Amino acid sequence: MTNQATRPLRVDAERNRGRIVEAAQAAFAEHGLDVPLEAVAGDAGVGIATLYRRFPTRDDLIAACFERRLGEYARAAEEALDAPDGWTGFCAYVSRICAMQAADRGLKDVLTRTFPNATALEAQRTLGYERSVLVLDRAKAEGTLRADVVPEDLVLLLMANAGVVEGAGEAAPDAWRRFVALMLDGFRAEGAGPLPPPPKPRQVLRAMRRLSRPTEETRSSS
Amino acid sequence: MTNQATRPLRVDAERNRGRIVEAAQAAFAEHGLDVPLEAVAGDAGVGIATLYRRFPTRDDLIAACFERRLGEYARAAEEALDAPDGWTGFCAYVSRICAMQAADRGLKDVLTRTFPNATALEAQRTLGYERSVLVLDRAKAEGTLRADVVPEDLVLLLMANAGVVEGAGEAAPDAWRRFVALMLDGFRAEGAGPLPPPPKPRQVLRAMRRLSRPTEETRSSS
DNA sequence: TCTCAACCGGAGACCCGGCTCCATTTCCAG
DNA sequence: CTGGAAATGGAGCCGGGTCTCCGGTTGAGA
Repeated sequence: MTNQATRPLRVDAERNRGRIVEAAQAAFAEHGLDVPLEAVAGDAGVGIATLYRRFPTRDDLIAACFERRLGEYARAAEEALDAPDGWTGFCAYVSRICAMQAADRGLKDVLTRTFPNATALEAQRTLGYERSVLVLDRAKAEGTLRADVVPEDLVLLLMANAGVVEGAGEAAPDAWRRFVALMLDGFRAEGAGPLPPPPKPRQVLRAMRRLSRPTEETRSSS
Repeated sequence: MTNQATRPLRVDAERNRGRIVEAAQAAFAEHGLDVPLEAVAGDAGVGIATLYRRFPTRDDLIAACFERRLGEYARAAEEALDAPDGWTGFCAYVSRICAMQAADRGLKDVLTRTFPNATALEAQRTLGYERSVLVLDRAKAEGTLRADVVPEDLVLLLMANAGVVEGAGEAAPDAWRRFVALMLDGFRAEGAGPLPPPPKPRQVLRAMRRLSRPTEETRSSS
């Protein structure tokens, strides 16, 4: 899929590719991942065929658009580790990634999906995941974050926040902040009640894949 | 839209109407509100025209299907008031409505939308809303529920839970339980931190309406 | 039993978005 | 300058969903 290195693109082709990604980024942010590709091509000022030639599947385009954004996601965890204490780091991290979701309708979904054959993008996600574990562990060790929290809970949080963002929309664009604050109080160790068992990592993985686009694997792997 | 009283339906027509609602209920529960109406007609064993004759718009059909279910929603609040104390009542109420969302993909969305011209259905929703306020007030007066909670927070919770249910899907069908438990700990008065301001009731109303059907606005392209 | 308004079903028009084929244009190496 | 590979764009096909038109059917009152 993502083999840019194989052969250099002709300069005009490269320029068009850039325009497409740029247009797609804007379109995904505003209208979500399901935006018609014809519209993206139109915004980019290229024909629909050009878009398909460069990005055979929608996922390819998504991957190209969000690789960088997902880097920011990983970086958020990293910066959380610089915070003076574990709890404020954790809070800052959660707020930050939820804010990212709220600001980009496309990212909102990308963060709770998985794209099996977009290796670069998944690498970023994995990086973010690993660092988030450190954020969690630090705050747990400190005793401020409840001990029974697991990394999967962050995915749950992201899914929940996506629901709030989706539901509140333009009408209440800051609603997610209140939701997150409420949620953070739920994550505090102090006065924490018992919790039902978390989903297995495998289940979460499957859920994130299941959420992927409808068409089953009828595609010949290039 | 709901003018059954005008003239009694012929018996065969009435029978078909019943079949359609029955089929639609099942279809909405399993596939969500966007299920193709042709499929519903097929399941009901009637022609597509018959469905459209009886329910000119999708919302009419939705209203017919969920009027009763929404009654159950109102009843949940009522029963919560019978609980021994405010906090357990509140917890039971929240768990119950979230469970309803998880069990019915259609209801999941109906609870966070509004259908302006389905009066009977909206009446049920209003009833449920009013009673939920009592549930909240009782628990707040008791001092177990944080004092800064407002009814709009319940809508936020419902939207968030919808996100979890949607995201986790079949792969982790019980994930919402954990989410709700976490959330409930966030609602406890004990050790509650400050909260950003809640959305205005008006905003929530608008959001719930906005989520309704797609009378698309401008298609913005540059 | 007869009659006709009420009812039925499905063919098909329409709209949309995904995706492809191919005649034409553009870049650039020789 | 020129040939041809690379790149282009849009016409057009497909599938799926909504909704309507209309000829045929049926139930219930007379």
